[in-house]
Amino acid sequence: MLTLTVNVNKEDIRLKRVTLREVAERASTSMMTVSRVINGIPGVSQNTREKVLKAIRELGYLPNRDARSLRSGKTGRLGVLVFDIRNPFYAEAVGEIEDLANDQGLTVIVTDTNRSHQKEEKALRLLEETGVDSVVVAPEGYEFTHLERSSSSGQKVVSFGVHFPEAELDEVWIDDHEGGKKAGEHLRKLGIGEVALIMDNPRKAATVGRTEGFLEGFGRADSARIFNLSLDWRVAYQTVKNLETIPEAFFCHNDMMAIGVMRALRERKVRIGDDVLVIGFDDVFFAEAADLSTLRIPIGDMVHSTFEILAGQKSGKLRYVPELILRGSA
Amino acid sequence: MLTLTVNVNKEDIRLKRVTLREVAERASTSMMTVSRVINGIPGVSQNTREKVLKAIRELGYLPNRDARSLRSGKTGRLGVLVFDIRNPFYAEAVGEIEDLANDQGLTVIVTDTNRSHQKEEKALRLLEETGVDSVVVAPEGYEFTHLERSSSSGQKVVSFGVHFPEAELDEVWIDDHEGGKKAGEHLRKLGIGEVALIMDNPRKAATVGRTEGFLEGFGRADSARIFNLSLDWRVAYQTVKNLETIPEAFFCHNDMMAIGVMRALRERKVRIGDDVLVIGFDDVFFAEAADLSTLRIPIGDMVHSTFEILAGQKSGKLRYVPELILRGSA
DNA sequence: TTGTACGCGTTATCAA
DNA sequence: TTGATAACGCGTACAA
Repeated sequence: MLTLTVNVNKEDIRLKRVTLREVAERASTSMMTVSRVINGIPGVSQNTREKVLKAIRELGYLPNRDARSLRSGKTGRLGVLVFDIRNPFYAEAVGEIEDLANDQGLTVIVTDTNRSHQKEEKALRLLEETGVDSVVVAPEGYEFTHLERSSSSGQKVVSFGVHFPEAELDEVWIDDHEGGKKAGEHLRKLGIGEVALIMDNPRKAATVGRTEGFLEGFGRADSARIFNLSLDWRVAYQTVKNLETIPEAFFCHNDMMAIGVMRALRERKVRIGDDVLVIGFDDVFFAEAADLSTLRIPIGDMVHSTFEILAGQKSGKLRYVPELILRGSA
Repeated sequence: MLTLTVNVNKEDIRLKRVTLREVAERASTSMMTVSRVINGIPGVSQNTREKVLKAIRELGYLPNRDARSLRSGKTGRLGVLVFDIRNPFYAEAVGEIEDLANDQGLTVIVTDTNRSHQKEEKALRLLEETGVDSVVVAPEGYEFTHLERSSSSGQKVVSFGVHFPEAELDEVWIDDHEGGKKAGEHLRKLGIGEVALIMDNPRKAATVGRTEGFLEGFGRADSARIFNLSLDWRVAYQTVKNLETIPEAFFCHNDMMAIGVMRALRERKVRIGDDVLVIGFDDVFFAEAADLSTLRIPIGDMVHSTFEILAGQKSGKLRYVPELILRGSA
């Protein structure tokens, strides 16, 4: 028969975390004094401060954030809702947000709303229940009543990317119209005759902005074929595969769709940047790798502004204009 | 002179959220009964249950998760640490994790450790302080003492992707050796003579596994040039740009680097899939768009297993073997 | 079937 | 400079 000897000492069986009370006991002082030391509140003698710090170190004390939140009303959490985490544009935004948030000791709760409006609403509600100091939402972009409701119910909300002129919301938005216009003007100057627009859902403000902006810059709306597809590079790919005649240029709603378009064009043996031009939108990291001309969105600056809004240093609707980045594809 | 009349009624000035107590008062019952209704605990008459639900609806009551966590010890939060959120492989993993977590009503706290080991340690500690029921970490991959420490201090930890044979940790890991071997065998069968390996830091287990596996499958280690670069497609791009002679094939540590390699090759006017073959690793979404052969990692299955481990249905080290996906590039 | 009272770990108030 | 005490909102014994 086998006998097991298990060495269980106090350290091993500790299930609960060290609390303020225990630190206070060890430092032979009160909880309040320990709390003061932790939060850097003045009015503690150098002597006791050191005793407390020593006890904290020895016990490996970590403050309980839930208790702190419950008491103070501040959560130290930032909620982030993104439309599609798999799209590198949003992944980049999340990365930037994290950088700044971590600098401030904020915990970031990320939710991918998965291109679903319904999930966006649900996630926003869950975030309210969870409790966050503020929420940054990169929304789907044609409905905003849920954002206004949340905002007016006391939740600090910043909309990221989309422009809702009528909404009473702080925004850091992208001027899609200007972006589209830049693309249109560029192609017009190159003397392009016929063009195809590979766009997203026409209900969305971004789609309308990019489309109308492009047509304004391009000039000849009648020689533009407009395709409103779902936001999926595969669909864009198939659409171009099936095209009877290939236009002289493509303007795509985002870089992912542009990549799909380029693949289809390559398979159809037309030379990109030569026989046919392609322009994307976003300037995600692989646009450069793919030599794709595109409209760069200054994500870093936008995130920076977002945090200024959250800090109360700015408010209102902050506009950012995309920059046309020319590469081999156009 | 302008006079503003502001309509401020009770609803408008409410700063604090509705509490259990208020619901109880409204339903003229006790907090306990309300709590029972919310948590679906039996022993409440149909009559009072309905009164309570009505009050909840009317007041728009949301339970306070912090108070609940404080009291119950369960946080309802899942921590996720990823090595590089900008890499679509990890973005995809985060997306999958979110899907499953949201189904269970879990809140996901995501941290991008930004390819920094130091940040990985720091973030893990912050997560412990924040309080999470469990944490899934896709680690950098050559140090794991911080994971073991966290795990042995009572935190439920699952390592995602990397294999630490000696670590006392639950893992869902990728068999890099087998993956590399498949790539090597494929190129050997195609009669490839000279090959270049565009790899990550050789200190990492993944790098060692992929490299050695490849060489085993390929056979002729002496005709393989190995480049250990930083994990950045630009560096891979530049490396191939500067190559004096171009080998017959490239095996790349991941798809992002493969994209950089392909771009360099295209600029050097060699035909991919013809003059030179390229194989990546991960099968991120744009690998298909780029017609890149690669080793597919079954992220969905892996995430599924991860949740089974978290639920206590499985434990130990779960191995996943990458699948060779052949496309135009090889 | 329902209610009372206490405690989770912290911070705010006030008194010493 | 310090400490006792009372909340924050909820769940759990236990009593009714």
